[in-house]
Amino acid sequence: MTVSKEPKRTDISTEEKIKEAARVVFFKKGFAATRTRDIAEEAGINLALLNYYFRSKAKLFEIIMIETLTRFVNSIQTVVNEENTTLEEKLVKIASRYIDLLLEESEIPTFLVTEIRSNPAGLKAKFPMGQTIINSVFFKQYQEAHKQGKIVERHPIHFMMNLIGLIVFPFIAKPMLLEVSGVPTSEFNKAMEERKKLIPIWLKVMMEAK
Amino acid sequence: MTVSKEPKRTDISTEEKIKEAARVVFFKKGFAATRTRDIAEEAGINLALLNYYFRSKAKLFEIIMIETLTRFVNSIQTVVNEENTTLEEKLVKIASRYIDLLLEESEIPTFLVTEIRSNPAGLKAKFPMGQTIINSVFFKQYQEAHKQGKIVERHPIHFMMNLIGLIVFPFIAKPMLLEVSGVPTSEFNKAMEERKKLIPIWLKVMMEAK
DNA sequence: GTCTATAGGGGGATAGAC
DNA sequence: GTCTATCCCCCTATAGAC
Repeated sequence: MTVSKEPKRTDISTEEKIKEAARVVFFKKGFAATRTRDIAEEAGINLALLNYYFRSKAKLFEIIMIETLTRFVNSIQTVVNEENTTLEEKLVKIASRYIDLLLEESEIPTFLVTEIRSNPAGLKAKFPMGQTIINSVFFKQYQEAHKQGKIVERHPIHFMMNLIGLIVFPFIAKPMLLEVSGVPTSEFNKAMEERKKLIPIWLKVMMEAK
Repeated sequence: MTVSKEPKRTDISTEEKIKEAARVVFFKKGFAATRTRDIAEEAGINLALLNYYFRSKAKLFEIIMIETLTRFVNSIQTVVNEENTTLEEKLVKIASRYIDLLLEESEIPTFLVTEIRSNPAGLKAKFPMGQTIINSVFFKQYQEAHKQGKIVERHPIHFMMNLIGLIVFPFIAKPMLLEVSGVPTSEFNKAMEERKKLIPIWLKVMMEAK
């Protein structure tokens, strides 16, 4: 029995094979630049099967989009509503979980950013999560810290953008950075591991700085 | 004489009209999703003229891409090589200039990110700027601060990503953020103005934190 | 369920009149 | 330089055999 590095997985259904291939190609090229032929080839199936299982390119895309968004949000959903951890502890968990997720699939942020740009309204329609954040334990703890004067009074938009940005931006800039600087992926990944510890520290001093 | 909010500019050449329209549409939709017909309509000209002036969609795109990259890099080129300003003073100028540029054209970062994703190699080919950064006065001052123990020893990749990310990420996340949170553009812009002062302060305490 | 063949439409590009 | 009309390829989607 031969063991190949990328074994042909015959154990998964055709439908799942197509979805996996769609993720790969959509993540890399975006919706518009992706041809259904690319997906079929990547999946190792006939083009007609794509329409047989998913009716259209758009339908298939929507499924991938929703699954990706769900994964992105769910990865921290539980953390954000924990009652028995401090704000600092939550920051550590959030940074750690997101970075782990993105080390596995670095393309997610750019994929989401570009596709939401093409259709911002669709996001709210299918993902009404605005209130979820504001009502979270996490956010209440943040506001509580304000009241107690532990952190400087500032529009919460800054905190949210800094938190997400410090975690996510490196993965968005990755292609540019590696190309320009010549830093290898291994070194990049190592730096991202370091950031799990650094980001919570940074956020703390940023919130206190004035 | 009527004064409209968006006056029809008859003072600029057809060629320039097409380029302006191309910027608008490419920035909003990206190369793949853009139809030459969209550009023609946006420019208020006939489709054939686009090919008359620029031969092809790809050629036109390349021009816009190079001009945008140049603008993005040039906006801080001079600052970065000033001999008679400190590192801190440079941070203030860089944050201020970039944010001003992005307040005018918020779509630039997402445009660059998505298009470089589709063709990372093209970046280095046409923009060999790797050494430019490392040889800059800015970068040397940063390394000097290390030696003097003013800031914590850390891979420069962190500093670069934090600097660029804190400035640029909000503009990348803007469509998502506004949609989800309901914050109006005016409030967003106000926060960005605040960041001109905040980012240099934050970077300072981040570099010192351990 | 999976294939081959092909319909059908959209979009980039050009020919040629003015 | 600018227009109208049109070509032609490519890509999505489906019909229909197996």
